[in-house]
Amino acid sequence: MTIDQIKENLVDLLKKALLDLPKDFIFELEPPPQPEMGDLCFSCFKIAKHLNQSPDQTASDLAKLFGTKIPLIDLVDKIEAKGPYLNIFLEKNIWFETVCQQVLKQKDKFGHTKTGKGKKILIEYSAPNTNKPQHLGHLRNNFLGWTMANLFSTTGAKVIKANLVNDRGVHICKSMLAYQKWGQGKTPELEKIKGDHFVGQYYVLFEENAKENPELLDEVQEMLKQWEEGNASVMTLWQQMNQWAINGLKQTYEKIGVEFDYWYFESDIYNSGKKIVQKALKKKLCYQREDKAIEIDLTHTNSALRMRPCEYKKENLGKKVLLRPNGTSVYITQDIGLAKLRQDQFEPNKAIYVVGSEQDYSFRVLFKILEIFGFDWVKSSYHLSYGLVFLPKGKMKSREGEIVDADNLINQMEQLAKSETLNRNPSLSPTEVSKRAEIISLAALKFYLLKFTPSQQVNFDPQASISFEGDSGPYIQYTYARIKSILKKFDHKEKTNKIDYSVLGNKEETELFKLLFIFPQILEKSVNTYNPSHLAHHVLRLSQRFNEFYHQHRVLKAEPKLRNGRLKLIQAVAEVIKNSLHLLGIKILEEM
RNA sequence: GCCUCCGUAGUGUAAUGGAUAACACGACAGUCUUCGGAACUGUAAAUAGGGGUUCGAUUCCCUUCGGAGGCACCA
Repeated sequence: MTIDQIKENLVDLLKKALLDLPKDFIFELEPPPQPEMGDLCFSCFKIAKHLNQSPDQTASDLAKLFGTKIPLIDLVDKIEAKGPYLNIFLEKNIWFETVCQQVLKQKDKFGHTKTGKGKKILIEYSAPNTNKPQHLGHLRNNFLGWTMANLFSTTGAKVIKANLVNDRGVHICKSMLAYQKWGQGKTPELEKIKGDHFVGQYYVLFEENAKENPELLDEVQEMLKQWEEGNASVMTLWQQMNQWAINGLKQTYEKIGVEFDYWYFESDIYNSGKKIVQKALKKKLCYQREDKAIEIDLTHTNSALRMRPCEYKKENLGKKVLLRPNGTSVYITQDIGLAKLRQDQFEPNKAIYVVGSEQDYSFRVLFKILEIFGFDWVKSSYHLSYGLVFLPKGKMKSREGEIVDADNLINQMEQLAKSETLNRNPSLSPTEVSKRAEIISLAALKFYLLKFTPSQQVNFDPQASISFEGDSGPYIQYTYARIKSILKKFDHKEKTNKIDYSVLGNKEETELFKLLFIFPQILEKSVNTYNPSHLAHHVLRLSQRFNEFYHQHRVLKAEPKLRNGRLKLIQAVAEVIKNSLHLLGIKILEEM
């Protein structure tokens, strides 16, 4: 027996009572809000409407059939009507055994599907600039991208993680010019500063000076021109500074445990897209203005493109220039080119862009243009838009230095975790404290950022936002370590071959089984809605339920039959916590 | 001005066209001879205002108020 088979059996049973069903009816079985109400429930609203009855009436009529005209199956203890709901009480012995065995047998594959088998999914995220270090907003992007990649992997799809590095343009030249003027030949190595921070200092320096000396902006434009012409000294400087910046960025990625399969650099591809626009012009999909600029008219368009889970109906996206009068490309040209490039290179079944909500409009434009240009594959593109991260003062602005720097934040959190760990375990060796503090602090940070629905904006208060208690990553890690501690204390030489699950079934145990039972559908929901927060909340809830259980019931001191059953249960809980955290990019600790 | 998104306890976040709106922080009151207190129990506390659709709306529609983002031949 499997969890899916349990569901199928229940649906078959219900179908016997429901001879007249609406077309394409989908049976939804979910745990009721209160434990006393049963293990699963079936709501009668839609059936009632179809039968033109009141839902309460339908539920009570149906309930009467079960156990009389329609015999119950072994799996089902009883079915009760309560208001408009049919509450199903399962035979716990079968149910618990099925759940436990499936979790422990499938281990880290529990809850995975095969819906994406044979498919390729491209997910592009992070997109750093090489003129400054990453900030808190980038962290949100990185964690979201990484977790979504993991989540899509659970469908059996091949996931390709791509990073597009923004390494050219005016802003890059700003830090270059500042270094050229005031750098005095310093290097990150000599100054002992992380490369991206080193370069970032010159970006800030430029902005400070440019306020009083606007002519610096002309110099930047001149430098950009020289860069595009391939001026040797400018290129040397550019390569040097980019290398510094990228080295720094890579250190941060390694620290936070984020990886990419493929790196794109804008400097390589910023001209791509020109040919596509020229072709489109020949096909009259766009037009040339009197001043020779090529433009596309998106004033009257209809769209059903999925930018978000909702669909847009009518759009007026305005007119967009695709090539400047002098023939040079604009940002959107490059995006068009890159989209095509990626499509040709990987031929993904789905392409996901993890980019902040401030670019919602840009993506609507991009997807619309690709659609008009006849690229059918754009229909499987998706902009995973996420809300900006705000500080109490407002939006983070890197030019003014009002940001939460990612590396600094991580370091601060780590220090905090160190003192917390040491407080709780005074005898621990310094290396062990450091090791644990790193894992705990990253868990706190990742869980904090992933528990938000992506579209929700985050208001980050550095003083108050992240804690190691309550609704937090470390709380979940602690729960895991606690279970592990119990399991370690148990002498596994004792034979526990035959588990009698009928001894389990108190309120706390049953609640745990319910959460394990619905884990696969939570996972699926997170994938389908591009929203890891469902998984984050579920694993938090599972941890809370375990701790409630822990405080009310003994495992090791229970009589052997009961103890053995509970051991299996908590093993399964630990497994699901571990897997969930892994998907969220959070490491576990056996002890903490 | 136009477009998009968002207003849920003191605070930060969940949830859903349907059962008593959940969780955490903070406050207050407890658990403490404990399989690890980064824990657990309890109390007070919320769907911005006004209309509409519906048997039923916090959810969908309209509107007022408030917040954010966008509307470049910048990236």
